[in-house]
Amino acid sequence: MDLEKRIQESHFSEESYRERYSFDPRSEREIFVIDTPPPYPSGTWHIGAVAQYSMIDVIARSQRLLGKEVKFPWGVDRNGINIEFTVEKKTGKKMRTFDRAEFLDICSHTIEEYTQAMRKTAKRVGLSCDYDNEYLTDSPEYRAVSQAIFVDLFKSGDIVEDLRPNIYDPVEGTTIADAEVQRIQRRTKLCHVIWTTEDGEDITISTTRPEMICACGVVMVHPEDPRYSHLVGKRVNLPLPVSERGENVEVMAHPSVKMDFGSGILMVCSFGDQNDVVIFRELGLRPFVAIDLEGEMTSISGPLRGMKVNDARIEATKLLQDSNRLESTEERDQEIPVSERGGNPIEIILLKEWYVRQTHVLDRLVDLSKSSRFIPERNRQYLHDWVDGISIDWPISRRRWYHTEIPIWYSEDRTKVIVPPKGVYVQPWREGPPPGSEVIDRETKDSVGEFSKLKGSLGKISGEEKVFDTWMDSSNSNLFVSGYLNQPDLFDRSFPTSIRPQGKEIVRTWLYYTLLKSALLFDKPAFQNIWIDGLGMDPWGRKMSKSLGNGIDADSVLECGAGGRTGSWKIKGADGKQVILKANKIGSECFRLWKACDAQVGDDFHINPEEIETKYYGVLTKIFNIARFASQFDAPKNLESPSELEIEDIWILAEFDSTLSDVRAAWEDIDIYTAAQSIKSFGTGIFPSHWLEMSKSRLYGENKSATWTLHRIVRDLMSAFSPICPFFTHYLSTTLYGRSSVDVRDFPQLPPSCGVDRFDELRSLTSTLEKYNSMVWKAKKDLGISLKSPISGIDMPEKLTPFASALTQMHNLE
RNA sequence: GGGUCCGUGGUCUAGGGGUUAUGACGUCGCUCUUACAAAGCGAAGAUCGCAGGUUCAAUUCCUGCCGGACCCA
Repeated sequence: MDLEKRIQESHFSEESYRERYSFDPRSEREIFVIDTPPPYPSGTWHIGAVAQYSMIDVIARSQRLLGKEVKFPWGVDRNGINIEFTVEKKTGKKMRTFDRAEFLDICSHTIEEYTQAMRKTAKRVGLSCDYDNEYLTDSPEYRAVSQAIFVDLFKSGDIVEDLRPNIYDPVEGTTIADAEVQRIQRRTKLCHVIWTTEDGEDITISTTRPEMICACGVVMVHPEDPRYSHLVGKRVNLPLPVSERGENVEVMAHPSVKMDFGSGILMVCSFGDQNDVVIFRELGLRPFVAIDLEGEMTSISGPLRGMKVNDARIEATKLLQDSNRLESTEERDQEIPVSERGGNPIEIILLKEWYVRQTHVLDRLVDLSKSSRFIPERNRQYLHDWVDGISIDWPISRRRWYHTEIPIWYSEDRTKVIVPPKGVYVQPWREGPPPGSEVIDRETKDSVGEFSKLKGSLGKISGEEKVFDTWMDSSNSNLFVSGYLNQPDLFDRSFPTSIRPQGKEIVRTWLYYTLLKSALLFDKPAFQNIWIDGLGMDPWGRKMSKSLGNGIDADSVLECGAGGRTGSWKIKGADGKQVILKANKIGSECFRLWKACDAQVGDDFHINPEEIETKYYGVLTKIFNIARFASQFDAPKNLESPSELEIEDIWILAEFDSTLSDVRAAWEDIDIYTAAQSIKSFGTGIFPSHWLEMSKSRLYGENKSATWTLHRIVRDLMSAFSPICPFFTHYLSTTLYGRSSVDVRDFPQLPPSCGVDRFDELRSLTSTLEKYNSMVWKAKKDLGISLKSPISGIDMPEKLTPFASALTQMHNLE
């Protein structure tokens, strides 16, 4: 372990690091750009995410091994509401009580600390990223790209501003997108409220939101409900006082009403929930604004005016009760929508926001995505599921601060807007348009002319205060790392981006929005490959979360064993009891090997440090010992071509050749699991157990054929294995052969002089050979004698005659 | 309620219309054999979720059900 750490430290500090892992855009090699997910620095890094990143590194290293010019960028996503929350919590003050510039300053200082810690962990797990060219999504360079894309889409009409019902988090005071809404279970009170029709008939309507009665636009029943068909077309009176609107509404029939819910009569309010929005739009009803930006009831709610929504609900219930309008109430479980980041119940509010139009391009987007390969293929479904559910445009403006600003200014009469030139980062809330800005007609999107010339005619201009949804930034990551706007030559060669690796939980956000951008901007697919992994779960298959107390810190696993420290984790088990997991040695190499071997990409995986150690530390020890054994024998100077090979050596080379071609195919296919399994089974199975045992006496006798074979295989095995365990193989290959396996840029291939023409013939003997060896071992076991004791009376199959002398030596046959 | 995916020894996992279903961990037994006891070798352990159907043949394909995960209403 300490050895591992020393190797790592020297590895990253060496000048050779840059040479090894930096990216040369002028290279003749095939370019392979990885759209590394820029992690969001938040203090602790989820162990499951770190495991995923280590596999992305395996992809990067394996593509280098195949001779490609790999760009493996290191980016950090720093925009967003998370850091704002952190600062609010630290200072105990809400964002809006700060001066805006001061608040941004505190945010950027705070996030810097987390950024450093994250980079350290990234190095600890061995990510061979280009750290020198780190990008930050809150840097002027990155934000300038986001803003330029906004301007392009605005001019092309794909970004529009409009007054529409929006999902709104009243506590944080900002609009959010569909993708940011989560559902939680909550007990709520269902009120059965008595309403009276114009004829004086009492009817019961069930609702969980009596405070929304003031926003009711229509009451509906199912068209085939015989109980209520006589009501259709009648008007009913609202059971609570309202102002500035009519006091009764019409009853209509609509098939979406659930006859068995409550009384079977439904009140539809403007923006009670998303279904209401659909109905209002469908019926062309005039919406009533019941809740304002502060989450308080508006004047239409009469006596509830000025109350927070929750208080208003209680008050409404009380008022209904007092006027004998409340038939009964019942407690029931309900799923309510809350904002993902703030966890606050959301409201739907009419707001003027900016939107990226998306509904018109969904079919095309799915069509384009067909030319991207999904790994695994079945995870393509996550994208389809999400796209199928999209019915409205994407609202991209947010009323927050630590985000990229919307790059727009308005003329005094609001009929014109000013946009900055490409490549300049602007902050309209505190500065005017820079040189080169352009004036555009707000309606027609036609260019009116240069800002510098029209300045005088625009009156007092004002900058937009709103910012972008962070996904508006992160969905440009592939464009940014492929050189969009900044390196056009590179961009031509490297787009669509070679691979997007990510977790399945952000298909609906990061992946979807990125594909949307490519569809709108270029009408092209964004990626050649889309690698979608599952989530890291606790040892019992549950999500890791703070509330469950089952989280495992990444650093504790990676540092486990270093400096004599052992690891122990207290975790709440499946039955709610504390379980203590212990491990002595894990570290990055063992951790990576575990993830590579233990689960196929795409499935959720269970993380149990104890299991990681018991299952995979032994594999490393085994391979380490093989290398140590090999080091006793001087490596031949010429490992490129053998002089003369004996039959058992040609045999193992045939087996090795087959392993190499499996591994190569797997690396080409971005199939980490198969590559890892092939290497592991050859390296811990047939090679040491059968060939090594068979060849020991020849090796001790300095047999040239056996020595060449041993070293050639160990050397090439290290190369093939280096993507998974880079430090381990780096150390062994450097010690043994003076050249690091992480520097290999051509996948190893055996020379024809290895007896290639006899490979197939010899490989067909493998299973006979294995069975024969097992048989002898079992025979000795049955006799209760040790493996080195002589044994007689064993028949050797005729097929194995060529191996007779080797086998006789190996088993001490008499 | 709708959709998608998944269900293989105690645990995790590979595979896939056709002899005795892959591997690992764990278990049991033996062995300190000049790389390796943090190991090796050997053994036991699965009616491939359940019920039907297609087929000469199903664990694999189809349908239904049960259980789990995720998404959507």
